[in-house]
Amino acid sequence: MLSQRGRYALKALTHLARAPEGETRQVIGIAEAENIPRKFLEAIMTDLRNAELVVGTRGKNGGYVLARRAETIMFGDIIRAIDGPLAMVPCVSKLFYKRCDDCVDEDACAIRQIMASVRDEVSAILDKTSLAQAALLAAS
Amino acid sequence: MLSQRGRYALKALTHLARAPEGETRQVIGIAEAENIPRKFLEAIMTDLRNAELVVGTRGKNGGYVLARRAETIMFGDIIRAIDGPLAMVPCVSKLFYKRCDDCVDEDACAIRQIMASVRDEVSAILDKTSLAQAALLAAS
DNA sequence: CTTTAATCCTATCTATTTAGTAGGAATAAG
DNA sequence: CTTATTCCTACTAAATAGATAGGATTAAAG
Repeated sequence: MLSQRGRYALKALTHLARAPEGETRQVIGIAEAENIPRKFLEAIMTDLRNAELVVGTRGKNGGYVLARRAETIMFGDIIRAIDGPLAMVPCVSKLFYKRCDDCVDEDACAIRQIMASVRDEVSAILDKTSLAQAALLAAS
Repeated sequence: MLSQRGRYALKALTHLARAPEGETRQVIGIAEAENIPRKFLEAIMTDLRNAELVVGTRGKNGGYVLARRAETIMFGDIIRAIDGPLAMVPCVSKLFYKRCDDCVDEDACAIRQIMASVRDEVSAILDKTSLAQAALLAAS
């Protein structure tokens, strides 16, 4: 399961993706619209900024904008930034690869082979679905 | 990601699935073969017994056997028993459904629609892959 | 009936992660 | 100078993860 943070991040970013390109949105507005605790969302936006998915500007009339065009920000990017690997086991993750410490023979591991195919299917969806597509899907 | 428990459970059960049908295997043997801490594996086997995936018999020459034929025990069953839902968000889980408490309109939620397709793909693999298939895949 | 080998049960421990909250500093517009 | 925003630091409480310890229970075999 995604963490609450991850789910909130997706919601906040789809919210941003629905704003006219380049227009800033404030945390408080997003928080209210999406039912996210304000201070918590602030923390999440910081993570998203560090992940370079979002750009924040301070001061009056400040707020957040997507760091790139919504077409180029994929669900996979967001989830990885907040919750880590898409893969169910570390040894099949492409971007967070780590050998299982109890592993005897990685190539002979049945679980690994099955989990690799899961990872591929998940990635086929999440790395090909952009915020732009999500923004069109339905108006929340 | 799966928890360590979940991964160990899969390993232990594939190990059992490779034993001749009906033959018991002891925790200590599995633990050594699969590099799992013995006491921890004991606790996991208890979970699997409670989930009725495995039957334990006590006393000398005791041990564990699969509760059903390996063809009928799916990866999805095991993961759900140990780690919970396959779905990435509670509101698309079929067996653990729960509405997101911050949700405004479930049907209009873009994230939900995308995550539903992920869930379907994951389930298409994990609920169709049995221990029997895994046991054949490779000898660990 | 005693030994031995196994599961089973209860309890405990430590570290990490999760889901926040609090309070204020920095910045920028008007 | 006021106001509205992000940004930064720190803190907390609860749950989860990943075990470990010690012994009770059961059953086979001698």
